[in-house]
Amino acid sequence: MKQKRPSIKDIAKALNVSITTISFVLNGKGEERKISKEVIKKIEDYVEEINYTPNQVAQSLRTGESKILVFMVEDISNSFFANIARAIEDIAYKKGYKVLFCSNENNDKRSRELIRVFSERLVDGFIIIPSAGIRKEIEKLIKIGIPVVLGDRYFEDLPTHYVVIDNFQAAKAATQHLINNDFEKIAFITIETPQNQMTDRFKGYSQAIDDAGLESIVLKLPFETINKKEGITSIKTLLLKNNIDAVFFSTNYLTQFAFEIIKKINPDLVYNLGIITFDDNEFFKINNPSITAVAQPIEQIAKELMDIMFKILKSKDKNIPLIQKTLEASLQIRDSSKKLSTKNEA
Amino acid sequence: MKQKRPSIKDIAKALNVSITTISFVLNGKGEERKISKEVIKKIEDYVEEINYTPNQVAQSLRTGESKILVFMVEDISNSFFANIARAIEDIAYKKGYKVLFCSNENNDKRSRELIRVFSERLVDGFIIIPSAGIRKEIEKLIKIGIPVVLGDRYFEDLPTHYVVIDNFQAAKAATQHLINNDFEKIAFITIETPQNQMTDRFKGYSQAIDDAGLESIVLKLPFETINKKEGITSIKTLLLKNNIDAVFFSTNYLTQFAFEIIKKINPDLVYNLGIITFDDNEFFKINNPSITAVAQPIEQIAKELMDIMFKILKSKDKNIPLIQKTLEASLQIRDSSKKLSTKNEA
DNA sequence: CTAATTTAGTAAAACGTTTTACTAAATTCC
DNA sequence: GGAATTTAGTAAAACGTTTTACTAAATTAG
Repeated sequence: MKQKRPSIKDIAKALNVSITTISFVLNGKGEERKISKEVIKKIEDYVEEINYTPNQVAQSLRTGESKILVFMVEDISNSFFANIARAIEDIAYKKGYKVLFCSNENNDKRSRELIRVFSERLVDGFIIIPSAGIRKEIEKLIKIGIPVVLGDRYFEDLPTHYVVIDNFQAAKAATQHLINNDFEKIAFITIETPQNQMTDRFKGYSQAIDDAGLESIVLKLPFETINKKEGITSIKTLLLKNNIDAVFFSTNYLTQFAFEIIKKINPDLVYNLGIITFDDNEFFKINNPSITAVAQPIEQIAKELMDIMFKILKSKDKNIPLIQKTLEASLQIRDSSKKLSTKNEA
Repeated sequence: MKQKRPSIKDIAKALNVSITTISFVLNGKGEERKISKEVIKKIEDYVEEINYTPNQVAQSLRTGESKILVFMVEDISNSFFANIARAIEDIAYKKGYKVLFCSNENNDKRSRELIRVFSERLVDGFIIIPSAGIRKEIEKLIKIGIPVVLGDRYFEDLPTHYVVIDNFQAAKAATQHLINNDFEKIAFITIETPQNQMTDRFKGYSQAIDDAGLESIVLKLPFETINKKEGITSIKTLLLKNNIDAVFFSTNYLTQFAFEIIKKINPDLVYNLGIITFDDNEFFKINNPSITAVAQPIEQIAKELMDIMFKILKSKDKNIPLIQKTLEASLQIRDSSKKLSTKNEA
């Protein structure tokens, strides 16, 4: 049943002109190439009439451009990434690009596999939230000349374009906010990883804690233990034994994970503890209590990532100077970071 | 700097065999085509050595297959769709396919634009959550022989493959659950649309209400009024003036929207009202009160959608009989659907 | 020992574009 | 009025595969 789409050749035959002429006209080079008004009109009308659109695969083969970008994230179902994805999609489509999303599960093996699949010259550029161990693969992509922009984190010793936020400041400010609200035993729950988005958040927390002369209470969970028994035990222990009065979660899925646990062991805890989480979310707003969160500027992140990408794409082979953006996050102050005495007033 | 990737031609030159031979070997047709063991080995080793991978664009041009599928949803940042997307991605990559995600905003114009962009034979198949008015475009895709599977909803008068859930039963059961828990003035808040996923939910609600001899209280919000003043006013009016004791939301973003309003006008309302929402979500679990939700079987939906897609793809041009699946949703019973007296016990 | 068959490949066309290099006719220049 | 230039195009190569149709040499059949 599959009926053949018309090609330039068909148009050429129908109108009795060469395919070259048609190609020139279609690419807006008609005047430049001194094609007569009548011929241009004739071609344009016919193209309109038969509803011809060029075969993009053939175009890609010839030009080497696919107009497809890859956006590789940890997990596309995570709201933080899904929202960036949505914003990126909008920008890309406006410029005639499509976006392939893929999730690397913050897993090196999977990341490598995905990069391998895509680097087969199917793709014009990569926007990557890298997992910890794919420095080499990123380096290779860059070396063979494929545009790459990193997001959320980067490799200290690899010069790449990137867009991140000032995690240190954001974490410090958030911790200070808790301190200012008279919390004194503030725990920091984070993921065990060498990646700088996390280590910077840890440093921000530590700095604020040290400055205030408070006790540092830190739980670093291995990624694999999340939603597993091991993780549950660690969190339970921390929450119950340390007599803490506040918790700062370094990322949204940790918050989610911990809340489920809290819900089970002692629902009131969520009111009694001061709580701040990294990464904001519609649900933190409507939760009871509403959750104070470090909100990353999603739209702006997406815009900067794409700006850089398009700059690289436009520059073709000329190497452009590195663009490295650090944006500011904002603290969305809500009920969960108030001291208990005042918390239930609202 | 862009260094050229090796092509079959380069291999041919290096090994002094024809490109035909190499192509046969690479496609596993070596034995069949009587290529000698030694030559096969030689080619395979060299390919391994230089790390050659075929240019997919050229393959696509020649074979007409791109190994790319499109998954078009309302909004990829909505957790329901993001989760299906994640599941689809996994299945697709396992079979060597990639997935382009795009958001149509439940908007016909945008849907048409997206279909136009993709139907230029870049894409092997479409999985679509259709907006209300693109019946014709879907029909056209099918007519020109591109595989299409619809999800979440379908067009009553257009025979297509689809995967949906039994919205009528799910909504009826949810409403009955509220009734069984002694709620008597149960409102149904939904989107004004002719699409059957929504009308079926409405019918399910109505049936249960009628069966119980209760009063039907319905608010149908136009899609555009969500997160707008108009929508806020409508919801406020309903919540405050009607003396209702329970609400059933027909979709997750309505719940979110209403919760923000409730939070502002009267935070206690969230405890006083019986609440059920369509579409489950991690946050409903940890919310205070936890929210009773109709959970769609995300994984199963994704699996069925892809099963159908691969069946169509495998069948090539032979028309296969329509596959239309209706799956069951499950009611996740939590605190929000308990009567106030019992609600705060937990 | 010749004809038929099998083995082990290869040449070339095709997919649908873009682009470089060419040309024949018309026009301009001096 | 002949050379130079401009106009209005076109032919053909190239992008990197897959696949059909072919072939020369080796083997088998009778």
